[in-house]
Amino acid sequence: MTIKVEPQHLTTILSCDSCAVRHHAVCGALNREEITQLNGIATRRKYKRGQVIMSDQMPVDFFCNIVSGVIKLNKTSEDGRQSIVGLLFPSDFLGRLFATKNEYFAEAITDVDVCCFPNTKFEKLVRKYENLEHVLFENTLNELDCAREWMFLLGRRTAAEKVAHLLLLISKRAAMVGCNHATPHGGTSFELPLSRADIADYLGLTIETVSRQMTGLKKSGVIDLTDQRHIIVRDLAELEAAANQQVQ
Amino acid sequence: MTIKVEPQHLTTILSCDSCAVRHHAVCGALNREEITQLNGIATRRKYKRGQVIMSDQMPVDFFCNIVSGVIKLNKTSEDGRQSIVGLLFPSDFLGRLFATKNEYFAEAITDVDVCCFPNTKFEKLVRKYENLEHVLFENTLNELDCAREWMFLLGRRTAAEKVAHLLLLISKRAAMVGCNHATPHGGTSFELPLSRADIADYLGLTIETVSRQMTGLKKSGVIDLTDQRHIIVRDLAELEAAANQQVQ
DNA sequence: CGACACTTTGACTGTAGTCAATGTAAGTGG
DNA sequence: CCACTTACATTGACTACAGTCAAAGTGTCG
Repeated sequence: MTIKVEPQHLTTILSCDSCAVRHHAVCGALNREEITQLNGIATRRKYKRGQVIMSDQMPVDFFCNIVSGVIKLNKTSEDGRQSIVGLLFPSDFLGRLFATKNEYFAEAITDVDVCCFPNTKFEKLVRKYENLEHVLFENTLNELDCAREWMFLLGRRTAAEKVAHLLLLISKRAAMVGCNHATPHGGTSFELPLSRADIADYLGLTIETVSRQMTGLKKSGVIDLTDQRHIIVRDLAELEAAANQQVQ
Repeated sequence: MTIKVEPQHLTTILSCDSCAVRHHAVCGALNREEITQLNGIATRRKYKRGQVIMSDQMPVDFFCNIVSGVIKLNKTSEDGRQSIVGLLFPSDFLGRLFATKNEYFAEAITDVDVCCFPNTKFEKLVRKYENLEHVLFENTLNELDCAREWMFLLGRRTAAEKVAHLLLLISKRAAMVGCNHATPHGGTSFELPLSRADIADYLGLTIETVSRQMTGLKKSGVIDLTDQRHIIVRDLAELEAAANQQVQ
């Protein structure tokens, strides 16, 4: 008679098990063995607001999942013009797999908490566990969809629509992570992690135009600003309307 | 004594072997077995200029590689505004894997020749051969990089720069497929596959602005237009300069 | 308190959009 | 072959949306 012994990784309690973003991040779709392996190479790291996490100037030796905070993916041209080409929220994955060089720089927009995986070890795991690669692939396909959505916004929407769309996007992501508060009558409120300059860079506008559009939304009663960062949306449907040019 | 018999798929000559884009398309990175399997489910299809290949209205039951011609990926809003979110040239892959629905519509910009793979069969192969999935993943990562490059262009570049960038892009892709002619003094010439309206949709401009920028480039001697579609670039370096605002 | 960073507001400008007319080229049918 | 149509492109005059420049306002921190 033999006593069946469970492999160790099936019984150990992992730090991943209590991770705040475990259900939304790519890790959520992994099986026990994969999670265990990933857990083995993961280390937590913290960045202060404004710190550069990855730069286009230096080689990057890790990927990471965002546990808390917001990160911007920034692209800068030689003549100094900036554009944010991606916003990363908790549970999002940061880093370009199989890259020879890094084309953007990632900066912490708020204080952030990330779960890091060393470059080479992670890519080794990706090759070993095809499921992990598949999950990352699906993630990238979604990012591509978002990028194309944003291309439409940048090319074809007015300043007012752009700002309304961004507020909508952030309110949705804030809701996912539970950093917002629903109010009666279909409203919500949240902290805006971006400065006016960041918003401008993400929307292809200037700071002044962003500011004017924000006061415009305030004057028309769609949103309320207690301070410059705290947004109260009276009625999401109204914001949705503003995001699609139906200016009533 | 035994006579070694090669498995059949190692000896058969496939239609893929003589495919015009075999070295550039995703297929180029596959091994003999994978190519054979893919060859088995592939069918060639032709579309006339203007025909819709995939629509956001109806389910799509195939993916494809472009063998010749140019396809646009189009996004349309409810109120009729259009934006091209991707241009596909020979060797590019068309279709969104693992999608529940299709968000764009793909239209032939010139007469095109594609190599089609039925949806379900193809995704089955993707699951079976992890290398195939890997190749498609890398392809998607590159598409994402291009999309972000374009986001910068849409948000931060002037009309003149936009047009110059597009001409540069097309001249490069045309060179890859061998549909252009190098001229002395670092110049080149090629057929413009896009109409002014398509260019406008891809650059987030209007037809009139595109037209004005084209005549601007012509007047400053950077390009020459024999007819509305045939572009002669005197000196690529000059075009490159125009694409980066260094208006001399 | 002052210094500093960020935001708002105002006045003005300029780039690209709008509207309209004209030009060009390819295709059709008498 | 030539009028006619149709689709696409160019050009012009004018407008408007967003950018620029500048000043004032707000909030935070030492």
